[in-house]
Amino acid sequence: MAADQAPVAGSPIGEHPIRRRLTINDIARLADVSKKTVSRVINESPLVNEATRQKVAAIIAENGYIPDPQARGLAFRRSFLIAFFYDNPSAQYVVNAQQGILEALRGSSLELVVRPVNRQAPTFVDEMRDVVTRQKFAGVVLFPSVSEDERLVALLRELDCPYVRVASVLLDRPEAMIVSHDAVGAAAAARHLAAAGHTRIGHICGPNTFRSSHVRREGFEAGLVECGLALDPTLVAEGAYTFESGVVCGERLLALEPRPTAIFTGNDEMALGVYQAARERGLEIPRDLSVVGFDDSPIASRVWPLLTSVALPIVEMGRIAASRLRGVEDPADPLNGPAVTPMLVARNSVGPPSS
Amino acid sequence: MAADQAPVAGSPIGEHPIRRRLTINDIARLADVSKKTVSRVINESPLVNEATRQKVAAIIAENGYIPDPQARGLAFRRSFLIAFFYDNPSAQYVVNAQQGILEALRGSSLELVVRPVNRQAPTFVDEMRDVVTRQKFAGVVLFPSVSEDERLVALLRELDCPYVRVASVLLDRPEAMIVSHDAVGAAAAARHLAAAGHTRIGHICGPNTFRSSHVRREGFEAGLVECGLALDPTLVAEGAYTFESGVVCGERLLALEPRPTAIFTGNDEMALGVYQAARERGLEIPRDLSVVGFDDSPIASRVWPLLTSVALPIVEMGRIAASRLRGVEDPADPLNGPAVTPMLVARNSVGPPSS
DNA sequence: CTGAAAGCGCTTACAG
DNA sequence: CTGAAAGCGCTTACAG
Repeated sequence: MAADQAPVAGSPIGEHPIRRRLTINDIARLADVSKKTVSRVINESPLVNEATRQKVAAIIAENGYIPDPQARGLAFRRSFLIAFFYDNPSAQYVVNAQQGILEALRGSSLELVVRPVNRQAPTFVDEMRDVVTRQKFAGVVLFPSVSEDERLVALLRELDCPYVRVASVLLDRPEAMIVSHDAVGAAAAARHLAAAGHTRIGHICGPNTFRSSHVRREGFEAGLVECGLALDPTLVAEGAYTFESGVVCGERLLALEPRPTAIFTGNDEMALGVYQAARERGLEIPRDLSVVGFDDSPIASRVWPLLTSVALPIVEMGRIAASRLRGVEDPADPLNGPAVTPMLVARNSVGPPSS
Repeated sequence: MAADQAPVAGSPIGEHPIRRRLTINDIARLADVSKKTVSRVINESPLVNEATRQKVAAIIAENGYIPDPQARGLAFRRSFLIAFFYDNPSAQYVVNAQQGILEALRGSSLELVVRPVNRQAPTFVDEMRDVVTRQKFAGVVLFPSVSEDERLVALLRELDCPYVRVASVLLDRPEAMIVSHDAVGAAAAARHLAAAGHTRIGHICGPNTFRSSHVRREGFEAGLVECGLALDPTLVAEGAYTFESGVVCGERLLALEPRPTAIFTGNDEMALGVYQAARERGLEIPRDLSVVGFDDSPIASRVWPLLTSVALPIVEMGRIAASRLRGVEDPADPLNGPAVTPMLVARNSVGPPSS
C-alpha cells in the first residue's frame, strides 16, 4: 500500500511465494517466438535456427522450465512412463533389475512404473491389455519368467508398445532381446566341478515351466560332456527354485548309494536347501559334498561356507534394456559387441571329492 | 464390396482390427447425455440421477471404456501416480514395501512410480523439487531413512503433495505417519535374552544418522532395565547396518574379557557378521554365544543356526500408507485401532549362557 | 440434476 | 526455418 514502486507483474510483493508454474506460453513470450518453436527446442528438432535454439534454451534453463509430461503425453498419444513387469520370486533379482533400469533412465524425463504380475491368473492378459492401453507406456521391460510369455508379447505388438525382453535364450528379434546365456554359466559350473575331480555329480533343476530350468540343465550337461563326463539322469531332481524344494531334492540325492560328491543347483535358494539337507545327514561342505549355486545372490556370501555360484549381470541387463527403449547406446549392449555373459564366482563350497 | 450390409460405423469390415480407443465423447453419444455427465459418473459425483448413472455406467462397462489418465491428470492438475521414494539398502525391505503399496493400489486407477534417492547428494532437494513439481503425484510414500528427511517433507508440504511417512517414531501429525515402534521390538529382544539367562549382553547398533539406530538401542536398553539388567556402554558398538561392519564390531565385542554371552544387533545383516566373527574365534552359536537380529529378512531362515530376529510388518505398513493416500480404510491402520507392532521370531540362535 | 463453453499445456498437420 | 489454428481427452467454472 505504501510501497514506492508498483510490484513487478508476476511476482507481486507480499503474495504467497509459490508462483504459478511456467508453461510453454510463458517461455514463448519471454523468448519472443511462437510456442511451436519452443516445442521444437524441447523436442530437439533440427528444424530450428541455431541462434534461436540457443536463445530459447537459455530462457528455459534460466527459468527452470520443465514441460508438463501429462500435457506432452496427451498430445503425443504416448506417456513418458517406462513399465517394469515382473514375476520373479527373488527380491534381489527384482531390485537389481529395477536398479539397472533406473540407472539408464536417470537424466531422462521418463519415470519407472512397476507392476508385479501373475501369469497364472485367468485375467492376466485382460489386465495387461487394460494397463498398456490406458498408460500408453513409452516402453516395457520384461524379465523372466514373464518375458517368456508370448501372449503378453503379442499383445504389446498389437498395441504398438515398444518392449525389450530379457531371457535365457533368443525368443525374439535381437533388438527386442537381451539373452542372458544361462547355458554358458551352467557349463562353467560343470567345468569347475570337473576340474575339482568330481565325476558323480548331481543336479537340481528349476521347475519345467521356466525356460531357464531347461537352459541351465542343458548347459550344465554340455559342460560335463566337454570334460568327458555325462549327466546321469538318476542324479537329476526337479525342484521349484525354492529353499524347501532344495531341501527335499537334496535329501533325495544324498540318500542315493553311492551318493553324488557334488551338486549343482539351478539357483542359490535351492543350494541353501542342499546345505540344510547335508547338515541333517551330518555331511560337511565342502569336505563331504561340493555345491554350486546360480544367481550369486547376496545370501551366497553370507552363509557358511561361502557359496560358489554363477553370477548373472542383472543390473547391467536392466540398464541395457532401458537404454534401448530410450534409444540411447549402452557400451555394454550386446548389439554393439560381445554378449552379456554370466560369470562363475568361486568361493568355499567346492573341494575335491571325498570318496 | 459385395457385402449385403453396409459395415457398421466404427468397425468397418476388412479394416485393421485395432479400433480407435473410445473417448468420453463416444460414451456421451452412446448414452445420449453430455460428456460432463459421463465425467460425473467416472468421478462418482453424487450430483447425478441414479437412473442416468446406471445407464452411463452400463455403457462404460459394455464398451470397456477406460478414461485416459493423462487427460484426466492434465485437467485435474494432478497425476494418477503414487511415488515411492526409497534409500534403504535392503532389497527385501524395498520389495516388501513396494508389495504392500501395490496391494493397496490394486483395482484403483493409480500406478506406482519408484525412485531410489540419495539424501547425501548435494542436488537431492532440487531433484526432488523437479520431479514432484513435474509429476504432480497423487501421493508419495516415504520409508526410512528418507522418511526422516525434514527438507523433503517441507518441500512436499510447500508443493501441496500428499504424503505418508513410515518411521520408528512419531515425527509428524498422526494421519501422515505410520510408526513402526522399533523400540517395542528391541525391548522384546532384550526380554528374550534375559529370559534365557543372559546378563552380559552386547549390542551392535546402526549408524548414528539413522533414527532407527537410536530407537532400537533405547528400546533394547529399556527392555533390559525392565528385567533388572543394564546396558553396559562398553558392550555397545556402532555399526553401519552392513555385513562387514557386523564382522568388525562382532570381533571387537568378542575380544573383550569377559566376553558377552549374547549380542543383539540392529539388523540381520550385522547379525550375520557376528556369526562370521564367532566362527573365526571358534565360538559356536548358540552354545557359546546367543544372537538376535532385527528385520527377519528371508536370510534369517536360510542360515545356520536359524537366526532369531525381530520382524517388522513392512508389507502391511506399505499397504496402510497407500490406502491412506487413496482415502480408503485399511482394517490394520493404527488410526482405527491398535498400533502396528514388531514381533520377535524365535529360532535357533539363542540358548542359555555358557559361562 | 444436467449441459455448453472454456481451458489444462502441450503437439500435429498445414501453410508459408 | 517459423507460426496460427486445431486438437489430444478430460475437468472446472458457470449457468440453468
